[in-house]
This record gives sequence, structure tokens and C-alpha cells, in this order.
Amino acid sequence: MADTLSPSATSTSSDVADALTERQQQVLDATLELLIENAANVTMIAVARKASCSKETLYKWFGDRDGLLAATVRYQASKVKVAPFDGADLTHARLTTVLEGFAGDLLTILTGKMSIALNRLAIAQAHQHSGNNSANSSENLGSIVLQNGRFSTGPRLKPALEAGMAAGLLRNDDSEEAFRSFYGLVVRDIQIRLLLGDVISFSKTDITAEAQRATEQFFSLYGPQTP
Amino acid sequence: MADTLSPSATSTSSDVADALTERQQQVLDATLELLIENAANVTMIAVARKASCSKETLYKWFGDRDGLLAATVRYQASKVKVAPFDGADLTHARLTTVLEGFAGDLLTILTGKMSIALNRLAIAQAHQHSGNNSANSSENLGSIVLQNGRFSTGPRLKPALEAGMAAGLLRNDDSEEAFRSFYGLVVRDIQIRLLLGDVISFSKTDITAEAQRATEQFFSLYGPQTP
DNA sequence: CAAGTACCGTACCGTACGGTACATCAAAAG
DNA sequence: CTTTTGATGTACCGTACGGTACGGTACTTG
Repeated sequence: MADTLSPSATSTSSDVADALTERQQQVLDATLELLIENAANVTMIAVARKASCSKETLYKWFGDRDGLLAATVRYQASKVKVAPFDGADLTHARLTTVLEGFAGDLLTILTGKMSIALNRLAIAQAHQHSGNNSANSSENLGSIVLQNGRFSTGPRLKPALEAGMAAGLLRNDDSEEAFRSFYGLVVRDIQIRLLLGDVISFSKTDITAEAQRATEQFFSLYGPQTP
Repeated sequence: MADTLSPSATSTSSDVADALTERQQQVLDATLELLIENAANVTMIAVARKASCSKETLYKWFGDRDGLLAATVRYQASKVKVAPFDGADLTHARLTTVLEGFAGDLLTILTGKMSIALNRLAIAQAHQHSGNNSANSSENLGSIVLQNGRFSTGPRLKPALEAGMAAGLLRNDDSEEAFRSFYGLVVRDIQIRLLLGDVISFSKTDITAEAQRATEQFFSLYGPQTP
């Protein structure tokens, strides 16, 4: 009975892809494609047709529509890889590079079609009270996106920030609070505007410029110099 | 034939309420109530029942479901009033008060159930290409929310920022850019987390504290002292 | 080869919703 | 009192979707 997806409480974006057949991943890729072109088009028949599989297989593998969507979101989240941070020998220049890289990656992801589509989907259905009838029903999409998105980026940057504090490059402060301000400086109103359908053209150079500005502002706020 | 709503390209949150009958406003209030408790419950029958009117009346007044939703969003947006800004005699203390007040208002609105529900709705349907068949069809919900939300807050604070620059309280810079950074410092990750279903308890004191922090950070970034 | 398994394609069912038609009723207008 | 207007409530239609059932097919296993 290894062909049904185990709920796997909060799989930390690792083995989630391993638990999927090649064929199943094809199905999820098809779902993602449909999701990007128009979230309203993601019906079971459309997915089945696009993936050249039968609806019955979809239900067998993913339980119901929500299960398919949850698996899709988790699958996509598992694709995002990050380079680990090496905290030794930290200089201002290196920390700057780390922060700018992080900001650039964040902006690149958030402005991508994929992130917008997934966030739209999760936001749209972020309501259903957890009153789940069957035991197989999966978690809220909003939680999944939060867990693999915002709530995984924070801890990811945390070691860099704390190393910066330890090295005297950043003022000693709550690293979580510092991160949230950095996040605000990076993202500003970009994400909400995109989610609401505003069209913003963002070139690679724009993104690096934004990342540099945010990093510079962040140092200005959390740098060691006296306030 | 004054009982059908004129499309009214981008009514600037003024006469929109005046063009509505008392009864029609009751209908829109009912729609808002349903929307807050669960966006999925906003069906034509549910609205009709809650407002004690007939479906036919809804269609007569608002054209179709999208028209009803658009009217609802516009109606709610028209309720948000702002105190005008008096730029004479600007001191640092007064500008601080203005900024903190603005930030507090913004946070209060964005964290409110109403804003979350409306943004969820607009984001969920922010896809449909403007391919509108009938001439009566109304504008995209996302555009309406953006227009009455983010895109009206910017110009609203603009005079204060530029007056601050003129008075030497703020570094000379693009006021729009400055506003966007201020926005980021105020909102940070709050709105996206709320939209995704994260539950954040925000007391009145929390909000004023956040507003003060953001304002202080903003002054630190855009104050006149040398970078 | 026979039995089983996994999957595809399609047809089908129930339901729910958007939208329309109609019958009824209340109140204003004449 | 009669007519007209406008609104309520309900019944109805078409459609679309989620979910299920079933026949057919290819591939594996003993």
C-alpha cells in the first residue's frame, strides 16, 4: 500500500520528492503548469488530460482534489534548494554578499509566476476551518506555503545574522526581529501588488539593485554604528 | 433607469456611496458580512437570503455576480476616510506624529478582518484576462483593491513626506521611493502571513509600538543626517 | 499461458451554483 | 378603487465540477 501518499506531517522539503514516483511527479508538474496559466483551470479532468492519466488514478494517488493541491504545493516547495551558510571568517564584505544574495533570491522567487500562482491558490482557500472529516485529508494550503516559504526563509538567514552580530558587524538584537525588518525592506509592496494582479516588470538588474538597496538600508538600521 | 449601477470608471471613493440606495447598501453590507465569515459562502442565494431580497433584484441592480462583488469592494473602500494633511509649520515632532498615525492606521486596516477578506477575494480572482463580453461587466477586483488600497495610500502620505523634505526634516529623495520603504518597514511580513491564514494577535498597543518602530527606522534611513 | 495488477479513457451520478422566468404581494399613483 | 411599479420568493434550467464505476489494455508474475 505504498501508492498512497502518507500525510507526512510537515515534511521538511526533502524526502517529499523521493516518496513520489516519476509518474506522480509528472502529474504534479502538469498541475503546476495548469496552475500557472490559470488557477481556475485546475480541475481534476484538466489535470488528468494534461498529464495523460485517468481521474481515477488521481483519486487513488492523492485522495481528493485538496490532496492533489497539497501534494503539488509540497512538491514545488521541495524543489527550492539553498546553499548552506559558512559562518567562519565573516567580514563586512562577505556578510554583504550573503545578504544581497539572499535578498536577490527572495525577490526572484517572489516575483516568479510560480510563487504568485501558489500563493494565490493558498490564499484563496485559506479559510476552511480545520474541521476535517476524513483522517486522510491534508493540511491547509496556507500553512504549507507559510511553512515552506516565509517560515523557512527566516531560520535560513538566522545563522548569518547571528554570526554578523557575534562578529560585531551587526548590532546585537533579536535576530528574528532583524530579519523581519530586512524582509520588509526587501519585499516592500512588491508581493501584494503582484498578487493583486499589478504587472511589474522586474529585470535581473532591477532585482540586484533592489537587493543592494535593501541590504544597504539594513546595514544602516542594524549596523554597529551608534543610532 | 437610475437603478442600475453605472460602471463609473474609477470612482474616487466619494460619490460611490451616494449613488446607492439605502436598501442597496444594506445588500452590500450583507455581502460584506458573508464575505468576512467565509468567502466561499458568498453565493447569490446566500446574499439574497441574508439581505432578505430576491435574486432577481440582485441581478437587476448589479448585473451579475462579479458586478455585485465589485460594488461591494468599492462600497467598502468608500467607507475609509482620512484626515487631510496640513503642511504648514512642520516640525520633527509633528511629522513623527503624522507618520506614526499613518502607520498605525495602515496596520489597523490591514490586520482587520475586512481587509483580509477583501484582499483574499481580490487575489483569488486576480487572473481573468480583461476579456469581458458584455459592456456592463465591471473592472478587475484586484485593480479596485489596489486603486483604493495601496495606490491611494501612497499619494495620501506624499504631501507630508515632501513637506518634510522641504523643511529639511527628511533627506531629499523620491517621495514615492521613500514611501515604499516606509511601507515595507511598517507592514513587513504581516499582511502576507495573515492572508495565508497565520493567526497573529495584534493589540492596540502592539500596533502603536510597531508604528513607532517603523517611524523611527524610517527617520534613521531618510533623516537628514549624513549616511 | 493464466492470473493479477496498474493504469487509461470515458461514461455516469449527484450536487451546487449562476442566471432567468414567473407568480405573488405591497405600496404608491391616478 | 384601479392601475402601475417594484420588489419578494420560488421554481426552474443549463452547466460545470467533484467523485465513482466500469470496460479495456498493457505489463508483470508465477
